Amino acid sequence: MPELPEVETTARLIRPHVTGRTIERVHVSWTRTLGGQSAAEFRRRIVGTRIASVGRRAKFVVFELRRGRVDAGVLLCHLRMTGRLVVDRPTLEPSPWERVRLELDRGVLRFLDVRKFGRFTHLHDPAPVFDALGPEPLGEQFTAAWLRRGLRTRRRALKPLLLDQTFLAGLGNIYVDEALFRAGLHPLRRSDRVPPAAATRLHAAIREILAAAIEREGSSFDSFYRTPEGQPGSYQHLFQVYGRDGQPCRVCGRTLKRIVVSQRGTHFCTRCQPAPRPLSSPRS
DNA sequence: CTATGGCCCTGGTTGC
DNA sequence: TGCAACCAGGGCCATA
Repeated sequence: MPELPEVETTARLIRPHVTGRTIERVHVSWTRTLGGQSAAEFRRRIVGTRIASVGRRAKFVVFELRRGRVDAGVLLCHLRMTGRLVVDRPTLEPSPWERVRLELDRGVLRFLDVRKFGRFTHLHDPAPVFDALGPEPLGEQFTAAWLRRGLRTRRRALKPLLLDQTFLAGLGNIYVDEALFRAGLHPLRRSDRVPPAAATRLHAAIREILAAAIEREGSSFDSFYRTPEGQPGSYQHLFQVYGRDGQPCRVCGRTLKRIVVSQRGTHFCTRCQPAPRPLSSPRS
């Protein structure tokens, strides 16, 4: 599923094709993709605007729009599970999964989404959305000290906490599992019981894994995520735990386990990531 | 503050 | 072989 590295890759690869382009026509074939707005209103807001920049915040691809010199708000695209942004390729046959199509003064930007969970919305001002998100894991605000304090001042299991976009923005199921493995921390470990040294390891693990995944243009292990160029990423070859349950740990050899945490498949090594002592444990 | 569970969706997998 | 049931999962919302 697209997480920070996949979204970053998407933004980088479409940027040169759409920056500076003007939106001339808009086709919407699945209205709910617009997140509650009508196609007519969506069209009214963005037709005639120019795409001034393409960036990323958390798992959003962010298009800044201008009408002439005047700020015209932003388009926010969230890929969720199966969304893809694709720039025009002459060979690209019309996809049955196209939900929104922006026809530009040169080229076409398509939003494809098999499962229809993705969103492509226009906001006059994204500040309320962005302000509700935690810091960027690759940004300056995300320091080891910040994470140590963040863990200490909350009492949640590590995995759901790291998945919480209001705590830290951009991680998803895959990279959380990989980061916890690298840091040697069990996904159910309570955040306020993580020793400072381990929190520091987790901070490094998160940044290293995300940076490495961006270098490889993300992960593609099923038929869903592809770069806008149609190519798969390659970080899946470096997975240590995600999807490897039943196979041996690459570090210690023990068979990797899969459990469900917060309704999500969770992969870890019982030796490298020792279980926390549950409070309810009858004896200890 | 934290946890749980339903909901949205559809293609692929599983079970009989 | 055929078909129905089941599953995955990010974010959001209601409930406890």
